[in-house]
Amino acid sequence: MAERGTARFVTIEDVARDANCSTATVSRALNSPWKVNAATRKRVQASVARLGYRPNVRARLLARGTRSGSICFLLSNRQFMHAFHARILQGASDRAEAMRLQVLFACCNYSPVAPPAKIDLPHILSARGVIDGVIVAGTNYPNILHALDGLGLPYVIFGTNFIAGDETYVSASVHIDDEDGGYQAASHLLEQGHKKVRFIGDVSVPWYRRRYLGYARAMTEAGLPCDPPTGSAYRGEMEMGFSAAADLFDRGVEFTALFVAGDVGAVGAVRALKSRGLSVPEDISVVGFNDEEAARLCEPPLTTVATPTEVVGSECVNMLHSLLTGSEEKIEPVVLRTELVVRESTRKESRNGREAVSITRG
Amino acid sequence: MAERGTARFVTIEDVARDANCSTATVSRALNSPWKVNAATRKRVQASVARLGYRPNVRARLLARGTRSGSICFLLSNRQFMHAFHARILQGASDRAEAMRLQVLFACCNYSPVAPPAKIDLPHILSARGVIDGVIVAGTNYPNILHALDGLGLPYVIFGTNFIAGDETYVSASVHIDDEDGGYQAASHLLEQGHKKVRFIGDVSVPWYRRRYLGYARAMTEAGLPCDPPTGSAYRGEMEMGFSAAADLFDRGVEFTALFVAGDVGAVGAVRALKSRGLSVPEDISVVGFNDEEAARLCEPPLTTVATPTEVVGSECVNMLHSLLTGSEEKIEPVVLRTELVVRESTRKESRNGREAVSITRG
DNA sequence: CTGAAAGCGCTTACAG
DNA sequence: CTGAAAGCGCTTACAG
Repeated sequence: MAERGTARFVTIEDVARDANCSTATVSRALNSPWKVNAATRKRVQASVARLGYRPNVRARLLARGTRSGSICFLLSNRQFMHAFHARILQGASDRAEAMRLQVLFACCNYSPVAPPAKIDLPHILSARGVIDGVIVAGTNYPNILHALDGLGLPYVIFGTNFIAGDETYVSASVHIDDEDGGYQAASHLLEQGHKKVRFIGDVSVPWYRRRYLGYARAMTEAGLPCDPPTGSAYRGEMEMGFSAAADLFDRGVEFTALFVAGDVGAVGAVRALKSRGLSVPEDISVVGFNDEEAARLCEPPLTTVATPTEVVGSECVNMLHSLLTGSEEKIEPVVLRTELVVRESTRKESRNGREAVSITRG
Repeated sequence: MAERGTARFVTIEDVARDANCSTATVSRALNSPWKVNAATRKRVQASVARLGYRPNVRARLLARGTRSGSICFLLSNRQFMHAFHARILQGASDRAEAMRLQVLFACCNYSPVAPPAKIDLPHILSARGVIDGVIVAGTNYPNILHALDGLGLPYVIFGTNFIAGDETYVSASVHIDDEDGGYQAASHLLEQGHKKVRFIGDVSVPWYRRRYLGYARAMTEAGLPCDPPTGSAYRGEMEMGFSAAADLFDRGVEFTALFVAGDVGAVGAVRALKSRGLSVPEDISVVGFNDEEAARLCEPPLTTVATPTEVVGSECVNMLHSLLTGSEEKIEPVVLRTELVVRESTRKESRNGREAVSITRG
């Protein structure tokens, strides 16, 4: 029917006719100009410009039999694309444009226990010749890697949100150094003189667990007791922070600072503290994680650990590219460092433990 | 070199050989099964499964000469993809997957006054045969449409963020009904008994202007004076809300309610009010716009006007699809309605004007 | 219902 | 440096 095809456009033959040479020469003038005589080249270029010729990518790829130049950004198991992944995508997209690669965006949901063959991948991945490789973002499990292997598609995973037994090692992966981030957060608090620092975060989730490990290391190095983590993300991040902080307070636990390993959770914690009559940072210091919008919207603005979100995206593209070109050095996981952003939710602590108690008990 | 081509994969010829028929028959068995005898079809299907044959999309498209099935989601003039556009993309992507379309993501920055030929479009758009059409999201100006016209690419624009003289009418566009949203926000406040309702928003920007118009209409219909808008987005949304609210208060302007036509601005306004010793909603009611994360993080959680963000994305895909298939009815702008979400930043107002004054003046 | 053949628009050895 | 020709892997009139 009224299909808008591409056939009616000007083809390489039109150019050849116009420039008075063969299509082979036109092709060479365009793809390997040094192989053609300057005068002919000029003529071809003029014809190309005059006719407005743009090569048909389909034919070119078919003839070349090479990579398509498109990579897929696959967002898995997300109800909704939060700003965090949006920024990763943005970073990937910018880098890709610079490398003249296209980024295809696709979503996908699957169960952690689904057999690889049963995972419902976007059909774009199973088509041949569309995509060269994929960036596996979102929250993922080992089974999707097997599904991808089955398709023969090279991939790079966003390792931070990859959930697997610790034995699974994927060399083509980009990670955020959560452990060090947790260490930085706790160290900041310790430097401010805090001694009773508690961790809030759901350690059943790997990224929270790593942040906890960093926190624990800092505490231990400082010769301080390292309390167990609290918090469950089951009912959402905000609720996690709120109820964990409220619970700590209500149970009479002593603390002068909180490291809530997620900004939205930290906002919840601040809110809980306020509801108990405490103020931040006067009574309690709070550090968040990620440097999301929530950190800036919070009252007071949150001291937090900024993660290099866009860089995650660009590094994924870089790595996928070396994977595709089979270039020199072997692929190894990239671990990106975080950076502490000091704002207004933390301050020096000079009271001793006893005073801290009386304050926390309100 | 070590280019990972597609040539080594199983082709239609392998299948034909295996199924003992011609490639034409294999093709038919796959694309128009009813045209082939049941027994042969079975045989072909078995071979396809056994060999793991997946058609090469490049060859197929070249042979068919039809659309590629890919559309481009173009994000213009955004430093960073905020959650708002991320959700539009998500909506588009979900709809596209359902329609078996791929969505390519690309960014682009250009000046409103750049001549169309000088706009640096992602090269994917100028390549032939990659993309069938584009969804023009982000903040855009008329010149990009001319650039797109020049490439012969069909497009649908996200009309809400399109900035042009009022004479520019683009039929293939999806809009949010800002005017009605503003009307709903103001009406809600009026129903609560507020009479001194002020508008904050930067009306040099079209979407704020439309929201102001809705507000003004509600005020006028209620026989109330409609004050001029205040606020400049120059230094950011948050700052806009903060300084406009602070200024209103400091100048002694009477008001019991504020409609801040953006959630982040509303958070700023709430903060300004608090800094002047007023509380929300006890002293002043505040309504925001968009129902962003900020609305839920705000203290108190903001009453706001929710915009159908994902639907914008899916409607864009729908419209682009009818554009591409040249289907039946003619394309007309789609206008999406907003919905008031009542939370805790608004409450009944029963004081009279005089009391209101004394309160707002602290 | 099925096959032989032409064609989609390019690229690239292979000869000159 | 340049051209004739084969080929990339499919699809689809055109004859049977």
